[in-house]
Amino acid sequence: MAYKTEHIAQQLRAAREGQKVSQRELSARSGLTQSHISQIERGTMEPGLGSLVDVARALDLEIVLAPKKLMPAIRNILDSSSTSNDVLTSDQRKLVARLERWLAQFGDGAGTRADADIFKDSLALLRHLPLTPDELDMLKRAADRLETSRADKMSRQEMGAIAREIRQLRNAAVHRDRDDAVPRSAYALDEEDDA
Amino acid sequence: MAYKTEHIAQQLRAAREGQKVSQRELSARSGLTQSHISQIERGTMEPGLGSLVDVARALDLEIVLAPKKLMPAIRNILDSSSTSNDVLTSDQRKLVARLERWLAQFGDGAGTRADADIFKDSLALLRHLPLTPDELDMLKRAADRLETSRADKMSRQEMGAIAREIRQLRNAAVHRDRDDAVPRSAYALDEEDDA
DNA sequence: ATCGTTTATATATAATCATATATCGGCGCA
DNA sequence: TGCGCCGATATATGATTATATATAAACGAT
Repeated sequence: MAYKTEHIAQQLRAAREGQKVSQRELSARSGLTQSHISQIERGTMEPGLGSLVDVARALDLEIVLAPKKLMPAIRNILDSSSTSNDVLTSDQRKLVARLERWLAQFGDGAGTRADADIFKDSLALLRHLPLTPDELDMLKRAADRLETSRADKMSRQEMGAIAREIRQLRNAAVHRDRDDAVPRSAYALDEEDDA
Repeated sequence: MAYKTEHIAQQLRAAREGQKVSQRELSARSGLTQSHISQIERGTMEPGLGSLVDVARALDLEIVLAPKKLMPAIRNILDSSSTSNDVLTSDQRKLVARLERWLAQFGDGAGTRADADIFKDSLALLRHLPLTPDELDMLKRAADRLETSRADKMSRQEMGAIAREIRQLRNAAVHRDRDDAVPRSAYALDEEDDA
C-alpha cells in the first residue's frame, strides 16, 4: 500500500509496545478509536496528519521536520538513547537479522502475503524484545528450517506454520514482564548520562 | 480548525519560501496539486500523512518521530544550521577530522567494538555541535594521546577511557543551552595539522 | 472449553485530494 | 486612469479515502 509512510507506522507500533500500552489504552489517551490505530499500525491505510500527532503525543513522541543533511546527526541522538536500553543478546540480534535477510530475499514468493506480514511484524518486534534461551533456540531451529529448504520451493503450508511459530515467540516476548525474566545479556552498556 | 498541526504547515511554507520556489513548482516536484498545497499552507485543511511526506521530501526535509526528552538535543542540531551555517571553529573541524582519520585507520584493531562505536558516534555529532575552548583543548589532548601511542599497540583500557572521554564532550555539546554558551573562539589552539 | 483482554474487520459518515475556475498583485502601455 | 496580460495564490465541486461506530476474531491464561 503505502511505502512512504510505512516506517512511521512501524515506529508507532514499536513505541506503543515498547511502553507496554494496548491499542485500547492508546485509543483512550489519543482520542482515536482502537480500530483506527490498528489500521494505522498495520499499514492498511495512511493516517491523516492530525491523527498522527495525536497518537504521537500520546506516546510522548514529537514530529519534527528536519533538513536531510542534518539527519545523520539526528540519527545519532535517537540511536544513542535507544541503544542504552537495548537488552538483547548478540545471538538474538544476529538471528533476527538472518531471518530478515531471508525474508527480504525469498519472502515474497514463499507464502501468502498475510503470512509474510505476520512474519515481518514479528521480526520487527523481536529486534527489540528479548527472548529466553529456549525461545532463542526455537527461533534458531526455525531459521535453519527456512534456510535449508530455500533452494527447492517451500510449501505455503510450511511457510505459514513457521510464520505462526515466530509470531508465538513474538507474543511471548511482548507479554513477558520485563522486570523479572530478561536473560541479562553478555555485555552491559554502562553509564549513559545527561547533563 | 486544526491548531495541532499549524506549526507544521508554517514550517512547510517557511521552507518553501526560503528556497524561493512557488507553489506551482513545489506542486511539480511533489506530485500534489497547487491548490492542495495552498490549502495545506493556509491551514484550511489538514493534509494526510502521505501528502506531508511528499511535500517534505520535495523540500529536502524529513519527518522524524522523536521522544520528547530528546527534543532539546535535536533542537540544538536544528538551530545550529539555521542560525549560521557553521558555528564550528576551524580548529574543531580539523581536530574532528584528525580523529576520524585515526579511527578509520586504527580504530578497528585498537579497542572493543562497543568502544569504537561510541567513538564514532561521538565524533559524528562533534562535526556539528560546537565545543568551548576548554573542551576543545581536552579533545586535542585526547587526539595527541591517541596518535603518540599508535605505533605500539594501544591497550584496550586506554582506548576505552579515551572513547568515554570523547563521549562526555559529545554529551556536553548536545545538552548545552545554546544561548548562554560558546564564547566564540578566543584562543587559537595552534595547529600544525592539515590534510 | 471458556473467560478476559487485545487486535482486526464491516459499514456509514466526514474528510482529503484532484480538476477546474477565480481572485490578487504587478507591469507595460495607450 | 483604465485595459490587458501574467505569475502566483486562493476558492468551488466531484471522486476517493480516512475515521467512528459496532462487531468479530485471535491469543494467553485459568
